[in-house]
Amino acid sequence: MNFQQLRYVRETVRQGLNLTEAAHRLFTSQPGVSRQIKELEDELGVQIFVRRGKRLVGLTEPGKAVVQMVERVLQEAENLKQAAKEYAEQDSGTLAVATTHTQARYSLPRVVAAFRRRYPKVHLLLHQGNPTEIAEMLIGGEADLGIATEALEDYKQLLAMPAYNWSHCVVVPHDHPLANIERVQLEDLVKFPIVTYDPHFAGRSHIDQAFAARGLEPDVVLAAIDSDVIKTYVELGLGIGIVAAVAYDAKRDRGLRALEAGHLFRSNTTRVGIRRGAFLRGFTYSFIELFAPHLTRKLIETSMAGAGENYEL
Amino acid sequence: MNFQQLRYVRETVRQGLNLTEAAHRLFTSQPGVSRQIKELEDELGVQIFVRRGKRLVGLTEPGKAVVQMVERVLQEAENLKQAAKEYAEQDSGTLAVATTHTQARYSLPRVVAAFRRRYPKVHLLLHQGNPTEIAEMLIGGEADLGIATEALEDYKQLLAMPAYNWSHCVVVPHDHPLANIERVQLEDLVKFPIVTYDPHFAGRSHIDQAFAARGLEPDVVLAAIDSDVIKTYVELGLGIGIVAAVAYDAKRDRGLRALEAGHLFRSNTTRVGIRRGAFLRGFTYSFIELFAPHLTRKLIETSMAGAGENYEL
DNA sequence: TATCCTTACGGAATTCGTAAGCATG
DNA sequence: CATGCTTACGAATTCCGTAAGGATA
Repeated sequence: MNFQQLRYVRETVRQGLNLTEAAHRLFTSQPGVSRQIKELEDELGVQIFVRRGKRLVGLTEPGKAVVQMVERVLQEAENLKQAAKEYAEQDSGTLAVATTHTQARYSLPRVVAAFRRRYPKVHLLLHQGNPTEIAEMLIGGEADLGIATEALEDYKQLLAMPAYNWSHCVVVPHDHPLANIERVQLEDLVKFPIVTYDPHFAGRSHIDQAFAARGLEPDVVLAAIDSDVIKTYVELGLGIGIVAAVAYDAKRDRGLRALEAGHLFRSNTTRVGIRRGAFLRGFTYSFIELFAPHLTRKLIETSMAGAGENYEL
Repeated sequence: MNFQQLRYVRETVRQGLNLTEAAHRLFTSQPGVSRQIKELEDELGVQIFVRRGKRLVGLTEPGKAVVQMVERVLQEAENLKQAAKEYAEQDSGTLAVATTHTQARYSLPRVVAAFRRRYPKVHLLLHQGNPTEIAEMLIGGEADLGIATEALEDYKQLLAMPAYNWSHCVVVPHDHPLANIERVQLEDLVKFPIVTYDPHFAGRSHIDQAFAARGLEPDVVLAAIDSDVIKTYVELGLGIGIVAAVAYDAKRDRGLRALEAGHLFRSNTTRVGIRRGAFLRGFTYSFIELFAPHLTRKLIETSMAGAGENYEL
């Protein structure tokens, strides 16, 4: 049994039981992968994959158990390397953060600036993606840290910690009929075309729920991935916008007016996600704490140790 | 990084930083171990061992962290193999139980008999040792299961689950002055020479505590490792014996008389110990449950998952 | 001086990639 | 017949043991 064999098994599973693709991803030859996997199966004394003729078509019962444990061994091995790096290259290395547009655009700039001042030698990588992609990057080990409002808490492999709560607001042009209304209601909103987030992003689910609960059918004419696109089209008069409150800046967004909407939609919790059982570099804890000061290293370590459900703010 | 290197590091630490001895134990050459360890250090970018001239004299700070994680990787790898075996050789394999004389002699025979009937193809190994040795065999992976009254709960690497409580009794020859006393007291006992367990065994600690709490100084003339030796010398008139109540059998021990002593000494808890994080074969759970029916597989798995303090009955 | 680690070197074993073969959809 | 896994074989690499060297207590 060696690490190479374990990596081959893991990658083959990740690539949907396609040996050729797994070999390609690991920059090696396909027959090599085939043979190594077979040797591992021989050594363990169990078939991992169900083969039909010369195709891999599934995991055997023992195979499922084996794959799970393979993942753990590789995770621990990765942790070992990371722990060594923590000493070998103190305060330098790479931090990969996966996040959504809203966070990258509005919450993270100040964090990134502070972080770079504190850790000038750390190579900071920001990956933008939708919440599902972020979760998958964390699970696959491509990102060390994920920040998103949706999805992260749905994966049991991840620890999703609440960073902060926020509400939506409604943005309209200054000359819009709703511009000077006192306390806007859902019934007011459905009279106009609506511009808001794509279903997978930034609390869109809470928006849909609120309308559905009142039996209202909003006319969403544009579902965007980012707040800036939404604001742009609202300024053009395409409709009224529903965006995260943080995305409205009175100074910058002179053409728009923001209406409180905290009473209309359930508030949202932005979470910081990390892979359970992963070893985190010291500067990763620092980044998290810069982003959400209550998420101290100690708290995170405790949460990791706990068998753990995700908790609420 | 490969498993061989990790095993070399682990064994070197276990052998007190003696490369030669580690190589010997792993049936390989000493230069091989030396080189592989160095290559691992190079790859990780940290020194694991402190070298003075050409001797290994300690672990570096990163080394301590590395060693800990090496242990985890190897443990997970071992678990993987065990899990595969669980499928490959269902209901066959090896179960190594480490235990003390008292357990082996009085509690385990019925368990072993039942187990062998249920799992005729499992190779059952019983290792006898003192509680500390038992704990170390568990930690070193030489035993799957430990049963003892002392020590197991002191190791944080072990999960020690209470199996049953028991008390001591006093045994005397039939013609002894204490033979017909109603409710024997500590003050009665100190008038005679005492024959009991070695300090590391079978609740001896509770015996000493009881006398010390009353300011009494018992005259222990023989400290034995097993109950049979104690009973033999009591029959010879060397003194009065204090043994585990289970060790007295009215039929077999005709020459002796047993006096209740549950009120004199704190009762003792015999525990089942397993290595935390170890994968247990199905028949291992069965053995434990035969020994202590309340320790079900489910309970054990829950206790393992918990970050876990050891608990009491 | 005995113990114990490192370095050097040659042989053995393992690993790996290319090429060819064959089953599936 | 295109895709995808297995088998075969030769080359390259890695691993390992013996022998020699040097440091420490």
